[in-house]
Amino acid sequence: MVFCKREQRRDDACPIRRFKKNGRVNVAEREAHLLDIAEQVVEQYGFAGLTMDKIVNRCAYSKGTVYNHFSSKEDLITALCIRAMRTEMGYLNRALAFEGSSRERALAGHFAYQLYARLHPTLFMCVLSAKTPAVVEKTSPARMVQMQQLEQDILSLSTSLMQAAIAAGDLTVPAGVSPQQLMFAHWATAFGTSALLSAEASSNLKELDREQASLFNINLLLDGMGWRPLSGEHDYREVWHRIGQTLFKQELERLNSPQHAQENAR
Amino acid sequence: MVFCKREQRRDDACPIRRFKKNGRVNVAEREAHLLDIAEQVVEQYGFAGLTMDKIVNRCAYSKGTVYNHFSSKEDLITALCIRAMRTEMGYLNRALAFEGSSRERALAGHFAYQLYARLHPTLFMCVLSAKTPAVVEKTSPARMVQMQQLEQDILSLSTSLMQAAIAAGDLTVPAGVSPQQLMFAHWATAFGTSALLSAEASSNLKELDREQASLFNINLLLDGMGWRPLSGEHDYREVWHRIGQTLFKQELERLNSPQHAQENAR
DNA sequence: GAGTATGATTGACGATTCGTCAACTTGACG
DNA sequence: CGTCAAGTTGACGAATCGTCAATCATACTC
Repeated sequence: MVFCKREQRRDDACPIRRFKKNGRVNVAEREAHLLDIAEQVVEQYGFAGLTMDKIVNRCAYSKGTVYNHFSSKEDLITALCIRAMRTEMGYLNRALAFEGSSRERALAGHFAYQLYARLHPTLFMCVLSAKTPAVVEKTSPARMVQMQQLEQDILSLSTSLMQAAIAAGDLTVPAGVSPQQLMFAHWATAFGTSALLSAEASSNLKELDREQASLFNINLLLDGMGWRPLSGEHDYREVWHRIGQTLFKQELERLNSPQHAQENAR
Repeated sequence: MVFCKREQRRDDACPIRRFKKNGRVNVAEREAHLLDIAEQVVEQYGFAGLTMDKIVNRCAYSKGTVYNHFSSKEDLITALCIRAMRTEMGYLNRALAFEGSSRERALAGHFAYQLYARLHPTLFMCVLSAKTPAVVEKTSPARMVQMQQLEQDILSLSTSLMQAAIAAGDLTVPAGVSPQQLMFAHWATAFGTSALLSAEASSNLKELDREQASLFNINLLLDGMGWRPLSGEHDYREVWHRIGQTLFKQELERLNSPQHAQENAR
């Protein structure tokens, strides 16, 4: 209420207009800008304080134009979720570059996922929110399929890691088990772990070593699959650490900097 | 829109009044009744269609009284989440009665969780929603601690299962690993699996054997922990089936009856 | 049994927020 | 310059939220 005077204007409403230049305005670019603003608003006011009016007042466009991009507030949240998943996929792609055994590379994938969840807590919360019925019910069908497509892409990307492991003989799929089944186990573990770590930021996880929880859970899963070398035969904590240092040094520094802690406080 | 005419009244507002009888009205009972109504409304209109006015119109109390119970719509959703967790705990308690090895009993616990998620999809969605920031932010502090307390209770209950396994020598906790860490792995796996199975009802899980997915994921986890007897040494599909037949026969029948399918359609 | 204090209950109401749409603006084209 | 399609606008109606001054039921006092 104290900050951001721009909220108050009502009569001095902004006369700036951005009509199509060079024959056509870049729709995707504008949508990205609107999502930037949405993120800022959430950052500042929380999800409960996210309103379309706040977004309209902060951008150079009118309500009608904003609604031209997003059919409803929930549609916008799903759009944020899609942005989150794109970000996630970016990290995931970088993880693929890690050199090592198949299991180490899988670990790199999970490292990427977990890092993204910690680095962009707001975006990750969008993914959680977008799985909520209240949001799903009001999301436009078009965006819904877009999200499912992207999810599918991420799953394929991860599946390729697993296929490589099978080909290399590090992982054996038991008879009667589909690769989908294995993939789903990965997904469920990664999602469950990150979701709970984010959502239960306070409360019931006080005595948990959050830093290691992801690695621990993933290792249990991979051991359960018999993905060699097993965690008893190899020091995966060292690998986990090395993944961070090799692929995500900058991001980890940002995560540990006091500045980032400040950004995410309150 | 066609159903439930009671929605429309406005002038003929209900004059029924339920003042305290015998000196004191039963607050808890009334709250339960309001939650019943809330569930019905969600069932009928979806989460997006849940409004306080609909609830007020369906009960014998005024808006003010309803708001005396729930400080906001989100507070009510969290209350539904608490109800969901109570239900869950009920199933869990029944699961404890299963006779068998420690791992079989743990499996019974997971069976209970998974069954509850499938049997009460709406309630389970409340749990998902209640982890969402938009809801958390508007939930009353009192109810928040109530939920955390209940969550804690459920965790303790589950931990007792694990402790028994350790005592029996079926499960060995590696050096440097806390029981909390193991418990969290259970929680994350169970939550992740059920949440994705519920939320991705359509879309990206088409080719998955949903029936067996829970058991499969849990078995991977338990094998990873080295919880004996391992799944290679024992037919846990049979056990899974037996758990259902022994402890939850009625519920399973209800789940498979065409009537239930109808209830949950559209 | 009349009077009164207490606390629960009520529903009309102000405030927000959502999403729409008729009117308007712009640039392209003939 | 007139016209047209496409894009933009913001005032507005509708829906919903949450509040609160007035009202009512009960218990208690005298």
